[in-house]
Amino acid sequence: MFVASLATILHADLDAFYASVEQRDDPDLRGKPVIVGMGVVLAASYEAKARGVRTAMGGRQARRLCPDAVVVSPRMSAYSAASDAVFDVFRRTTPLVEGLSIDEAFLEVGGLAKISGSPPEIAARLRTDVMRTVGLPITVGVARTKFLAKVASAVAKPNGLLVVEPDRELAFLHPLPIERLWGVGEKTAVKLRQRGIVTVGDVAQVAERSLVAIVGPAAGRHLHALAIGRDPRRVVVGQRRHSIGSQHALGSRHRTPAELDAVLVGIVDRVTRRLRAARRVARTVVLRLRFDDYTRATRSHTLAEPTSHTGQLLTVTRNLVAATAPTIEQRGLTLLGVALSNLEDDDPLQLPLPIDRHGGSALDATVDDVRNRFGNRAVTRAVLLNRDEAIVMPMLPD
DNA sequence: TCTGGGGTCCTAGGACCC
DNA sequence: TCTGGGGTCCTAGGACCC
Repeated sequence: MFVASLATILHADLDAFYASVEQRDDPDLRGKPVIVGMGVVLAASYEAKARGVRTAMGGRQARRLCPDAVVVSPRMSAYSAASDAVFDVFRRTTPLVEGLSIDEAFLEVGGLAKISGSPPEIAARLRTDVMRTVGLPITVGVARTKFLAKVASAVAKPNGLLVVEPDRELAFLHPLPIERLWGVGEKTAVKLRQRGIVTVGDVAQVAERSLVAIVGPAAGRHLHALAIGRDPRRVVVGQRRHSIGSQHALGSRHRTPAELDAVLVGIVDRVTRRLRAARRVARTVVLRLRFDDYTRATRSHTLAEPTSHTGQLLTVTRNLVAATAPTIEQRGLTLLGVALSNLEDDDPLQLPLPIDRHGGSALDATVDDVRNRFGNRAVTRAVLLNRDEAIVMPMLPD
């Protein structure tokens, strides 16, 4: 029996998220142009967007376009709390929630017809639930695929709801500009436009092998599939992060090696804390650099064993900096960043062996205590007492 | 006209192994 | 003595997204 595919994927995207939180929390800001972020624009309210202010724009340019805007410093903890509350609403709607970022997610709502109604009904209720319980406007796109749902929400913004029925997909998609395709940014758009490819419909007309020749194998196949409405990706719950990083812009002032090292220590401390809080360990350290002329470079090093030990990761990072010191000195550094990748779970339950089967002395301490004293490899046998504590037997080097 | 901070994925070359 | 093809891992860079 033929079963028609239905539009059952929701893409829910909070509108001007940071700015909306500010307007929610300060009634004086409602109805006014609001810019979040002093240096560059992290978010702009729709009143500010109407004047041409855009995310990632320089603060000076933004204030020139919109001199009467209220500029506020970001309050990340408030945004994080608001995001948690919104995701609670998502998960009350369906267990199949895939977060994409702090302010957007996919929700699979097929199979809820008898309990909650049709996808458009669920989407409409989701919007009112978010507004009622968290006080924030949200736009929802509903479609058969992730990509179409995401495009639908982008088109419906702000504070909207758009359903793309399966028999209307290409009529909806093909008139849109190529920039709507996921993966077409500035560079790719130029390449395509140079060849007269301007709309999604134009992309759909181009043979896949021709697209591959223009933008490369993976991107070519990807764009071709999206343009003809094909996107088999399912909504996946519980995706784990592949890297944890932190970076810091330095400005153009020359920094002494000692100053750079102080910044570096702060960054490594921050990322390793987050690493341990997430109960992960990392095997690869990536040093990110940006120079005076805004060119970038990365340097990486991969360890034999993963670790979350601050001292060990700091040593690796310092070695990477030392190896790049002449370039840094010569070209001037404007940004310093560290990312940890090749992440693995740091699960003390992996080896819960009884301690008295082995020789040596048992030590009653937290897992982190032992790691900090002896390094990650030290904890090879442990009896877990609870989530944070274990009786561990350090395997000391000779 | 300048450009923050957090991420993802792909490509390509070299080393190494079978 | 020279040689093939396939696979994985590491490093570096680039494009893209929010």
